[in-house]
Amino acid sequence: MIDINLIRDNPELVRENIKKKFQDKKLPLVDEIIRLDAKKRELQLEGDRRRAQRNTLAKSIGTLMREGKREEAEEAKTASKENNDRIAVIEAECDETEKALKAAMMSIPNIIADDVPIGRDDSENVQGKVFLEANEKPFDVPYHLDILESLGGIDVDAARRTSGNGFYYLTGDIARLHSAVLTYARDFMIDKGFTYCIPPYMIRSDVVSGVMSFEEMEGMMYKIEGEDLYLIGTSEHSMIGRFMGTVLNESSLPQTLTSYSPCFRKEKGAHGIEERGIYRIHQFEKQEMIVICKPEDSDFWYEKMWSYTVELFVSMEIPVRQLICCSGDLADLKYKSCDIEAWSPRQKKYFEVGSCSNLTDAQARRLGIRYKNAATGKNEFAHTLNNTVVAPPRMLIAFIENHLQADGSVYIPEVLRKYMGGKDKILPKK
RNA sequence: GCAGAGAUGGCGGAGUGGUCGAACGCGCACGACUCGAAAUCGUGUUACGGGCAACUGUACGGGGGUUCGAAUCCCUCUCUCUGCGCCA
Repeated sequence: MIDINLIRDNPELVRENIKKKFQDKKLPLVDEIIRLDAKKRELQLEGDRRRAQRNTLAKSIGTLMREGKREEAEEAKTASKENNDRIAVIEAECDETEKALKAAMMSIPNIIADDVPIGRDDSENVQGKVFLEANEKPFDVPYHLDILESLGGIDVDAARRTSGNGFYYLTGDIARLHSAVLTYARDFMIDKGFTYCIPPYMIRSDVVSGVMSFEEMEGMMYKIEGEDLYLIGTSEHSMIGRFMGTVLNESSLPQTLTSYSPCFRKEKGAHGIEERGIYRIHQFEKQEMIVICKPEDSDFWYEKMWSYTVELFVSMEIPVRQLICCSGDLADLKYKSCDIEAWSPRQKKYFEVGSCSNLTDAQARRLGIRYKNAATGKNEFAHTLNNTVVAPPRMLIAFIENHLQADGSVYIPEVLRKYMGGKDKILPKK
C-alpha cells in the first residue's frame, strides 16, 4: 500500500507508475481514490464538527445539572440527541467511504525503482551479472529425479502413497547433503552478521492477510482445520509478522535476521515437466534473510542481500546469474526485485533458486511496522526486504546437475565437506 | 480440556461515570556535570487523522449496548497469563 499523500500531491506519478507496470485497467482507480478521499474528508469535517458540539453539549449539561437548572439541561439533552442521530448517519457513510478507499488503495501498486527495466511479463526480465562460467558437460545430464534415484537419495513413490503428489522422502547422503546445505547457509549468514532465528511455522489469519494479498493466500496457504492458524509459505511471513504493529527504536535498526523454516505451499494449478520432481513441492525447507531498516538504507541492503546469495552459491561452485525483474513481472508490493538463478547443465539454461525484494514501506504500511526517527521525533514506516539464502530441494537440482561426474558420482565442494563427515563425493548406488 | 485472573502510551503500571489523553516508573531526546563516558541532576516526550491556520476529532484488546456524557457500568467475542490435567 502506498502513501495516500502521494496520490493527493502527485497523481500523475502514480498513473505513470501504473502504466509502467502495464496495469492500465487500474488507471481509473486513481481518480476514484481522489474522489473517495475528498468525500471522506468532507464527511470527517462535518463529523468532527458535530462531535465537537456533542462534547460541548455534554459538558454544559453536566454544569447545568450541578447548578440545578433542570429545564435548560433537558433542552440541551434534546439538542444533543438530534445531533447524535445525525452523527450516526455521517459515521456510517464515512465508514463505507473509508472501506471503499482502502480497497482501492490496496490495488495501487508500489512505486517502482527508477532502474527497474520496463517490460510486460517474465519474458522481458533482464539478465544482470553472471557469476562463474556456465559449463557444458561432456556427457548427457539426466533428469534430476533420475540422478537422485541413481544415488539412492529419493523415494517419491512412497511419498505419493503417504502424502500424495508433491512430496518426497530424501534418504542417505542426499538427505544429509540437504541438511548440510542448510547448516552451511545458516553459518554463512551468521558470519555476515545476521542474527539466526527459528520462527513459528504457523501464523494467525491477521498476520497472513498483512503479509500477502487475498489471492496469494488462496493459492498458497494451508489452513489448520478448526483453528485460526495457517502453515507458513515462507519464514518471511512469521519473521516480518514478528514486527507487526510495533514501533522500533531507531538505534535497533537495521534488523538483519536469517531464519530457518519448513515452508508449505498449495501450489495450485498444473506445472510443466521442468517444475516437477523436487522443483515445485508442497513442503520444503528454506534459509531466509530479512532486513528491516531505515528508508535511506534499503537500497544498500538490497544490493548486499542478493550478493550474499550469489556468494553462497559461488562458494559451492555453482554458476549463477542475477535476473532483474521487469516492471510487469514485479508484484504490486515490490519496489524492486531480482531472482538468483542457477545454471542447469541439463536444460542448458538458468532456473530460479532464490528471489530478493525491496518492498520499501509498502509492506510496513500494511503491517504497521514503524520506527521512531530520533531526529524528527516522529514515527515513520520502516523499509522491509527479504531474500532467499537457499532453499535446499531446489538448489539440490542445481547441485547434483553441476557436480555430477562422468562416473555417476556427485562431487562435494570443499565448504560443505565438514558438514558431510569429510566426504568429497557421493557415490552411485551399486 | 477445566478453573481463576487480566488486556490502558515505545515498555511496565495507576486509574471504578464528567476535572483523564491518562499518575508514577523505565525507555528515548535535549541540556548540565566530565578530557570523554558511566553514574547523577534538570527539561521535554501518547499516537493517528482533518484544517492554510486558530483549532479540532478519534483511540484505553475487537464488536454491540446503557447514558446528555464511558478507560470506568452491562452484553458478547478474541487473545494473554496463572493453576490443574495431558504431553514431546
